[in-house]
Amino acid sequence: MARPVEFERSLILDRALLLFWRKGYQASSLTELLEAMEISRSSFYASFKDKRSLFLECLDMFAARTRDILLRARADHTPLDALRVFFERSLGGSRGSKTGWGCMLVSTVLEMAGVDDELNDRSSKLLGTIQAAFEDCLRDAGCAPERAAELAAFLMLVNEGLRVSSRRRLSRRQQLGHIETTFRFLRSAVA
Amino acid sequence: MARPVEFERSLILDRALLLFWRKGYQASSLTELLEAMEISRSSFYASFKDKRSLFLECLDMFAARTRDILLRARADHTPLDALRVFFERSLGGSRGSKTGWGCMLVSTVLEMAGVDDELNDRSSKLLGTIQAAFEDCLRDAGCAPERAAELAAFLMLVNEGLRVSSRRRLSRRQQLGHIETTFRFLRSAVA
DNA sequence: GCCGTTCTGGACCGACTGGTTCAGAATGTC
DNA sequence: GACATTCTGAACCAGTCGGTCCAGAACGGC
Repeated sequence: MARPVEFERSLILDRALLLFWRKGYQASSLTELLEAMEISRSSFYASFKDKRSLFLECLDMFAARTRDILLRARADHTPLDALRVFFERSLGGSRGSKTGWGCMLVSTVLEMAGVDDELNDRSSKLLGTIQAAFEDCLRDAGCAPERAAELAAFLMLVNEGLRVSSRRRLSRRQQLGHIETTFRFLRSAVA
Repeated sequence: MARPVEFERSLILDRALLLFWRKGYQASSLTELLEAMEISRSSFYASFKDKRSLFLECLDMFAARTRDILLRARADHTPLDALRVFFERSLGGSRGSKTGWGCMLVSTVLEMAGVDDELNDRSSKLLGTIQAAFEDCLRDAGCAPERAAELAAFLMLVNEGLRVSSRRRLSRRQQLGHIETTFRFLRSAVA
């Protein structure tokens, strides 16, 4: 009975995510989103509430994927190396098409501060969950709890900075330099 | 002869700057800008080319003021202390009305990446001039040239991170903690 | 074939966008 | 007073925004 559902929600979401990630919330018009998602206007409003709700779903999806990158790195490396791999990977592989897009959460925090408090809060909270993952990692690396919290906060600070500088089209060499400097400091603090 | 000019351009610019700083480029509508600047629509287009040009002027003004903060701090402190004062001051005095607005240049880099390359480049370049001021400072503090360049880049990274975290409404205590951690690392690297 | 469901395309909506234009009020100098 | 200039308010423009609606095509099980 009846025509079957044709598109996978997660696939559609993924396409929208890419546009939001690249251009931000305000600059992504509904028309562009529909083109990217490859569905019609009517189908969109049948499946999603509105543009804002779509964006919220994308935010959650982005955060989950970011945490996954760290989790997968931890499976293959020591805690400290995993963090480093996370940073290097998150600034986009040399081959990656998503190079230099920074972090959707960081971008949203800035774009929505003073404009939309709910979106700002949500992004900030999601960044908090990632920071918590940093903290876990540092404790496993042998940090005292308090130290781990401080250094995790510092790592998040560097992370935020990296995501900004990655949108400044600085050379990959320069960005790797930032990571290098950071981890020299970090190792001296953990040891 | 003739009615005299009534408003100071720089005063008008300052009011526009505050709105752009708080809400970003896209979210600041012309109507809001006019209200903030307290001039009429017609006067605006007589004095300025358009919204975009206004924004560019504000960007330059913001960068100049930021550099001034560092220069003034250097007059009263040792180079390293001046940097610290700069960071503490730029995250907004406890009494400051502009607390938690971050940095207009950083916000613009993120907002305009993938949207408007010229605005993105301009902001990035202006950030570069500030980084150069950091470098000057570090050389005066006794760093070798190469070291100074590396640490200045790192400071800019932290600066960018701080500007993000200041828009996350984190407590002032947390943010001072970030600065504290950073300068502990920095002193160990300079010494 | 029929029926229920999914999906599309396009027309349409009101609201707002940045930008232009112009008549006329306000303010000065002479 | 006349005159030049500055500034205002409102009307107006085309274009876009996010969102709604609906007729009908596409599809599948019965």
